[in-house]
Amino acid sequence: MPDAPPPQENDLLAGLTEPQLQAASHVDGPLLVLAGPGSGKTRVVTHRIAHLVREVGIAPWNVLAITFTNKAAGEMRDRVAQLVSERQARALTVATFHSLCARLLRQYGDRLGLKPGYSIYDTSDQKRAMKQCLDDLDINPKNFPPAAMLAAISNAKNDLLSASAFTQQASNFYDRTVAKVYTKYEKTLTKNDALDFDDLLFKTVRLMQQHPDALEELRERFQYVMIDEYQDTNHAQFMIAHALASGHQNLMVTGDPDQSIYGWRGADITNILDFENHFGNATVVRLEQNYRSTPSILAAADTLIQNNKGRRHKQLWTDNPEGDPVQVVTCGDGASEASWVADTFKSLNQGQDGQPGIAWGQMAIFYRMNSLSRVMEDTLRDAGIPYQIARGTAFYDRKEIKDAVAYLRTVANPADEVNLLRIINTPARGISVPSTKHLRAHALEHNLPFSTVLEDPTPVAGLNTRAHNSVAKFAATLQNWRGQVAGDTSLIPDPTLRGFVEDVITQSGLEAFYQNDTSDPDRERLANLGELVTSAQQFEEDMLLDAEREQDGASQTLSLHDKLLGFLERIALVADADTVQSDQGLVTLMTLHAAKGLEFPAVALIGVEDGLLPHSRSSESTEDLEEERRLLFVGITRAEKHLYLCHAKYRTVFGQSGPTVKSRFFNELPPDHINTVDASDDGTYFDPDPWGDTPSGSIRQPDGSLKRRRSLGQAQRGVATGLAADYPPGTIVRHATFGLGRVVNVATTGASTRAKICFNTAGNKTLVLQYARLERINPDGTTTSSSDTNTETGDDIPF
DNA sequence: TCTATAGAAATTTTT
DNA sequence: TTTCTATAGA
Repeated sequence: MPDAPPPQENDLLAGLTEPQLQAASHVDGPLLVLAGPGSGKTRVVTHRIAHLVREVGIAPWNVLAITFTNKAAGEMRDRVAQLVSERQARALTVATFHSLCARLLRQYGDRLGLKPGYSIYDTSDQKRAMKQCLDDLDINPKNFPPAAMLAAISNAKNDLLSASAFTQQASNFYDRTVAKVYTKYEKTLTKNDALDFDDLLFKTVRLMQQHPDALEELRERFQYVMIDEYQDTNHAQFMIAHALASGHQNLMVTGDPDQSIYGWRGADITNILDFENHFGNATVVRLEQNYRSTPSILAAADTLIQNNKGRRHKQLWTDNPEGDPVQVVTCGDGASEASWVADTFKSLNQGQDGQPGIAWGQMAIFYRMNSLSRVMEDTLRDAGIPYQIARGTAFYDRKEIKDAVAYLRTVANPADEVNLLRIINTPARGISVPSTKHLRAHALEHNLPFSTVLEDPTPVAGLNTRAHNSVAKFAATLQNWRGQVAGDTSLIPDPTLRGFVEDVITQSGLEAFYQNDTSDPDRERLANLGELVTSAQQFEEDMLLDAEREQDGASQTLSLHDKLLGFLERIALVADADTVQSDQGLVTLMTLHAAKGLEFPAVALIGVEDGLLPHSRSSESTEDLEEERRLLFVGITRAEKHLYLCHAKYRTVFGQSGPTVKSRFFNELPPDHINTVDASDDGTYFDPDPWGDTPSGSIRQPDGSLKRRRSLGQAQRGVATGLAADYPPGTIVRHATFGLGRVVNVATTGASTRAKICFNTAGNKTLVLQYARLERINPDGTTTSSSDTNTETGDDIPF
């Protein structure tokens, strides 16, 4: 039961409402805080930490707080620092699940046979490893796409199903193949001393299960555990939380079931819903008063989310003054939608009727898909509006950066074949694909690590002199770098991470290559590599600063090895939201997923259309649809004062333009709080039935001609039904590029349904139905798109 | 052995 | 529109 706050605590807990106070002053035992949007949840958590440290006398290093992003972790630490001393705040452990696990596995990994220099594989590393596995197993990636294999494996890992456990329960052909692939993939990662994202969690659970002494140490260390955004934890994270709390039971979780938006990633909403069952003696606090949004915005969110079945009722309310109604904006197309938002933000920025303007940094634009940011970006740039895009990985996804990082990884982890193979001939140094095959074959045959073979390529059969020399030279370069990292100061007296990264970029030949790259006249890629050097330097400075603070001034020198591992870990675990800078005076563009936990005075949501929100790939099952609704709920509730929900009548997606259907969620908003704006200019379009599902599919061109087009909504809705049944053999179809053809057969292999079609002009083609955008030709000669028969979702009612 | 080119396929959300 | 893959040519 919560302690009544002693009078002297008033300064710390003053200003908290009754329920906030109850949560913030709670000391021992399990605590569930069900926090509606904008209900002061972060305040409660930070004040509780401060209360524990300052008033209860808990040592800060005994406190563990888990947040959803690294940025949120940093902010939480900063906010606690304002309530306790800077030094105490430093001693707290505030991290994401993934970075906490990465750290624990460096510390305890030897118990699982894991070296401290292990690699963390991102999605593209995983894909490379997977392609290698499929190749080794002689499995056709057309039938078993790497991405689908990885998704299945990821799901298994999130449920803590090992490869052998998965194999045991695999019952059909497909699952048995996945099991084979999973087993091979695990073998590959182990051989490479590599973990994927899911492994970070999975291996930590394993560590706790198999090494009670380690778990005991961790329990001793983390006596007070807090987990934010608990509604988005998966089973593995649940197990970690419970393992840590199973002794002392001091587990505080905060979250909102209505904001669970990561179900597709394995998040299990029942973790939060069943918290009281897991802990019979749990204290439950509800934070339902909203301090963020106007009543209209809150009403919109609340009315919308009521449409989700099987959720706990929550009474959201606010004392905030009435503001403008929520604006539902109809635009002509994506470009005009973007300019409407830009114009509106401009006038908000200038301020109207004597009202002060809103700073650019107080405005945000959200979308369901990253690809929607492009038009918006161009428009903002042209309009001279400063903006930033939250895409943490974008920088590190660049080819030149990936290459440079692959060099660093190869240095840190000699076993990492995936990264080694990436750069063994990048830039070209005369080690061809056949040559690497010979090297690999030799390694396999003599059961040697690939890196050992590189160092002595003489006995490898099939290598010509040139390849042999190149390999030897390359191996020597690698050796030299590893020597530097291992601390051989005879090589470099005072090694900095910055200097090392620079050396690698130069000595690898990357610098020279991009210096002379004719396809990049502006030397942009070279500049990016420079940017990587800068970020290494930045990281180094931060790390030294942290170390100094921890050591209380006594500057302890960090080894290049530690700095390199830290840098690589940071690169691997950046989140999109991590790159958002506040107070930079920039309009923020981000996906709805990245927007979680943030708030802005003015918010515009673009692309609120069926097929985009809800997304076509997520509108099949009720669960998926409800998650899409929660996604919109999250978006709406980020807004404080001004909210614009925009959709366009026509949208260009992947270079194909077509009419759209406005989001069905518009029907679920409260009319009283909505103001509709028609900002579309219909002049150029022939638009017989803009909102119905009539498949006119025709667009009047500017020159007056009619052009037949497939709508985005139609094409994607067609996906929803069992397509195989819609295309029996013999069906005549039209393909955008191949023209007319006859369906020979349809088969579902692996994850996709493919149709073999004999085209009149293009011959036989096998196409994935899901993407082929086929048009079916009816026996009477009329053209019908596949979705016309799909009445299930064709009942759009004009808003 | 490497590179240029053309053609075809693939498009959610992310640690 | 972008990205990957296959293939031919240097």
